[in-house]
Amino acid sequence: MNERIVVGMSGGVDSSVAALLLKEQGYDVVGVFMKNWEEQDESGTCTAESDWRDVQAVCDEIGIPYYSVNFAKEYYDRVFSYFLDEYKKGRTPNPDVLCNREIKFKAFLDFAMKLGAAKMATGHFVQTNEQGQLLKGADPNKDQSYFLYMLKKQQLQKALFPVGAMCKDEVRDYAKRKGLLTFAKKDSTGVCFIGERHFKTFLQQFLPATPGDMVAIDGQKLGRHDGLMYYTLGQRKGLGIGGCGDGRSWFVVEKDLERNQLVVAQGEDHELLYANGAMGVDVTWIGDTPEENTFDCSAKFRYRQKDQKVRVTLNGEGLLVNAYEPQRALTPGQSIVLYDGDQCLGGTILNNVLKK
RNA sequence: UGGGGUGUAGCCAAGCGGUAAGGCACGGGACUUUGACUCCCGCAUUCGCAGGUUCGAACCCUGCCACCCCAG
Repeated sequence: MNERIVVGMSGGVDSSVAALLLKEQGYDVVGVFMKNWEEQDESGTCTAESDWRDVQAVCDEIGIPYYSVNFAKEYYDRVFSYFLDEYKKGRTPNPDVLCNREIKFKAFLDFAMKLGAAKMATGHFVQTNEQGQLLKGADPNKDQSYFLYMLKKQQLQKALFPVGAMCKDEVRDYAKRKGLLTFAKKDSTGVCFIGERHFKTFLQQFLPATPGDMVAIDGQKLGRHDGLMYYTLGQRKGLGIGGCGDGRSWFVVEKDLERNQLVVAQGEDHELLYANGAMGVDVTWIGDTPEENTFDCSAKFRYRQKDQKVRVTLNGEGLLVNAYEPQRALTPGQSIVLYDGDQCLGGTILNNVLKK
């Protein structure tokens, strides 16, 4: 009897190819589609429906059975409620890193095990090795290890990433050659399972607006904001102020919850947009906690950023991360992911920026 | 109701008789499994209004209107 592998299928080309590759390798493959968000988008269409149809069609083409599971409650309780709480605190969360830890590699993994699977698989562009370490995907432009940094070795050892060694173009070419209908499907973006949204409008459905003043660093009032949670640090678009000051663009440099003021500064290179150090909480290590309390490694302060040289220091409070080069718009709630070369070590949620 | 000045897109602003620069904002797209950033494209048949001069005016002339400043 061949080993059973349950593949998390999104309806996209990556997971389609992942399932196909496993099937060709002789596994007993089962495709499972997750629906974790009930609401339809602002255009009134439910992309989950067409995605589910694509999953069914692809599974039929490949010749594997498929199921659909609904983790909407788990998603809301373990990911979305946290997401909203963070915004209420004026922070900018990354729900997808939690989604991977709590849903895809927990709820879904458990479900796969119940189906008798030896392992689960997804279409993520990441790789693992025998030791259960997380490695970057082979395609430097599509590496998604940033989103999986919160996983533990024990979770990764039960996961396969069939497309992690491939480049995106190869994946599409392969899908096309094999006749998978998803070969040309556009990559999905936006919050996982929720999708592309007009973000402000989306948040307004959950978080009440508390408008206030938009002020310059010197306190000069420049306009009004619709509610601090609708903006993030380093943001330019949506401020609606133009033609004042020296004529350059304005960027959010601070969210003053006390005064309910959005503080903005002019010029994309403004010093307040940059900092070298940050303190992280909720530190997670994929493997064992490092022996050294202080060491150099590289880090990404946001998805797709090229590796930054940093020095990290562990203390009782959390993790101190100091970059050798100034970092733009370090934002509380976002994740700092640590690497040793191609190996993802883990990371932390940025709690506060250390001003010089 | 004496004198002076200014009125160009939502904002700032070039233009000075030859057929409306640029920036910001805004809109669309690209990029992207968070939020952002970034990049590309678009954005005044029209220059406060009405006449006049001219082959031709936002630019010259006249009148009116609005705002600002200085005097009373």
